[in-house]
Amino acid sequence: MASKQFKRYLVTSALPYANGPVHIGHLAGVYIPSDIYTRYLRLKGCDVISVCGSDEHGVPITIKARKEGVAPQEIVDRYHNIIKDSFERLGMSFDIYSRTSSPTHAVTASDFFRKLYDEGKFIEKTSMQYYDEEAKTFLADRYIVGTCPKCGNDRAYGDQCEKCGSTLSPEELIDPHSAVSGSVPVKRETKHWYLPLDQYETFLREWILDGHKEWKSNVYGQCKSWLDGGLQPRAVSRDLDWGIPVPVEGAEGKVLYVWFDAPIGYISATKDFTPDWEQYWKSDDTKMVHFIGKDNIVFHCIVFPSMLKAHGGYILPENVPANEFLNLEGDKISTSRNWAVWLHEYLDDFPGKEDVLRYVLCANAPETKDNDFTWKDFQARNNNELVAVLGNFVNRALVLTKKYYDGLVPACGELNDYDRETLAEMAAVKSSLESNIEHYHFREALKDAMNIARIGNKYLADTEPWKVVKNDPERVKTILNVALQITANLAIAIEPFMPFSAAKILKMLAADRLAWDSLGAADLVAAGHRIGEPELLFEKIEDDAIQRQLDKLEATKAANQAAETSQNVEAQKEEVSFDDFQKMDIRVSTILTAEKVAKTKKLLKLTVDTGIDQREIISGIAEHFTPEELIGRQVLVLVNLEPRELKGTLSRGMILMAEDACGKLRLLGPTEKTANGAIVG
RNA sequence: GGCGGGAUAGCUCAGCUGGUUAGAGCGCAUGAUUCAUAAUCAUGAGGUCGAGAGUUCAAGUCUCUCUCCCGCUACCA
Repeated sequence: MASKQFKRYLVTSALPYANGPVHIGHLAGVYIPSDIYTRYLRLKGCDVISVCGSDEHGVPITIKARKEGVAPQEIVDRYHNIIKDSFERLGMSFDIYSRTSSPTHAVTASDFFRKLYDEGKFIEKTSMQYYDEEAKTFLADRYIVGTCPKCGNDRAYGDQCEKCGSTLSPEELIDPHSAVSGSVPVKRETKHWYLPLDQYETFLREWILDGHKEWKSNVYGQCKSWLDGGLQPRAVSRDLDWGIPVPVEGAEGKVLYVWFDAPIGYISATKDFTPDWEQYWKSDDTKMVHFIGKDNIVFHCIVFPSMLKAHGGYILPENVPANEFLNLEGDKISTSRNWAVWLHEYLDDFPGKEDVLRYVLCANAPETKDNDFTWKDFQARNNNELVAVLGNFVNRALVLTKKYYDGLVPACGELNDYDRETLAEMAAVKSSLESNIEHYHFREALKDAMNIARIGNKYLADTEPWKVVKNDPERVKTILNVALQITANLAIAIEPFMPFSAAKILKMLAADRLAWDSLGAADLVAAGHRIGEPELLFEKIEDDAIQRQLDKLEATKAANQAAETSQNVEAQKEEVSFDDFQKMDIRVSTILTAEKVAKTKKLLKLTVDTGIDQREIISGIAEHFTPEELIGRQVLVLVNLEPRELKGTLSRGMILMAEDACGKLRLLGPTEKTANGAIVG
């Protein structure tokens, strides 16, 4: 594809979900890259709008509200404010940070739905859903609580058990009850609207698979995978009382599904920002870019574009540079386990070090695969790169100017070959830096910017002005003039990445903001100009500050473990009669054969000698035991359990296991060899 | 099991459509230097490019098989 010329840019950043604050994973994956890109475009003088806002609808927020006994609005207000405030403090330069509970959004999303509805773009489907007769409301899977069939956690949700992590459906829960009223839910008919994604397959294939081969491999691959698998109609409404009401007669108690309404938030945010919003959404010469994390790929590449296509008149994203995930000290970041570095806490713990975080997260961004954030690396990058290379160079240039010329920029004399080479090398950074940013290679781009400081350090080391000053003071003027030009160039090059430090350099130079196009120029500071007071750009981060953060994480780990063990010893079950117990027929048995069941990950097919007979049992233990280590073992088998067919084989009985708090399974058997068929009781 | 992504120096990563002795930053070693926050600069050691096979005059780069990690998905008494 010929590279298209665009007149303006629209940059969107994934809407943070307002049920918690923002952490470093969000920043590294979405917001830092988006801000770098936006700042770069602005500095170039491009017409660009960057929009974002809080995503405030959806079931998890209502659950959180219920837990705390407050209105959902209170929850979203709280987190919206924390997020918005911490973004500002970090220097995120959104043109608008809006929210999906705004009036504009309600109208925009509602109209959007209504247009598709009126034009018959939806299909209506009636299905059976759980209903709480006491609270008179339909229950989303999340609202149904019961005992997890896998780990026995009695607070598992209808879609997932948070303790053992297994995915569930409400039907599987033992003793299901409504989280709203506690009553036992019943099934009832309900009507919903679906966007028939399957009808957009051809369009999506052409647009993405043929038209956007340049997308990142993770994004392209994910899309291809979805398209090849065939798309299904997707529900765009839910039975819920928190969200945008479905604007259709007879749709009381139904709201737009949060995934339908959230991306429309990009549009309403733009509307809130400018009356000319349509230029940005409806002109072919606008380049729209969605910054997201990999968990959002399908919505931004498949669902939202289909919505826009169905609506008509809207442009589609030109690129969707999704990043992978960031881990923290080797473990997955998790809001529920409090395993994260929260932005607002970082800003409190490290005042004035916004750029350090921006730098580290960009330098270590998960652009091609999941990456790990460690505090040790954070410290090393600050001390060895920001302080030693960038801060030090700027300081050297300024302090020397102060010392030799009392802060007046010396005139540049005749440049020698080495000066010219140095300046040329610096100027050459520009094109690489631009190309890297425009291709979303922010890590490399940051290296380019830092390279200017390295060039500067090398220049000073090679020209040795502190020596030359003794016998050729005229030459030193030129050297320091060049060094100051390099310093000014740095202020431009690092601005997208580290805006606070860029501003600080400009202040120390007593210079005005410089345009991107002057990057590479050797006449940015004029001779005779008086610079400001030099101060340190970055300071070293000592071990104790890092240790405090590590201790904090250690404490989180300890707290999680304590919470887990206290929860994990389950309460004694209901009393049973001796007769009831006698009904269970448990026998000592020997495992004769064991093999993996094809096309499954967890299932093993076992043949056991129960003493009574030889029978087949399917057991979901393949992740815990290899077939080899099972063969020949004596185990306890519940032999009179109702047979059940699994993957085409009738499983007759259950191998008894002990499961500890971590979910590890252990076989149970007699401590000495026992005849098969011996009764346990 | 299916699909997608990843596996390159101790660490974090570049290596576009296959082409001379595989690169960078950090760390490490040695030397130089002192303007600078003991910062800087130079030089060097370090890789059978996850394993195996194949295509080719030529493969980190293409094909096949396998292993491990991450995600989605199916299955899970």
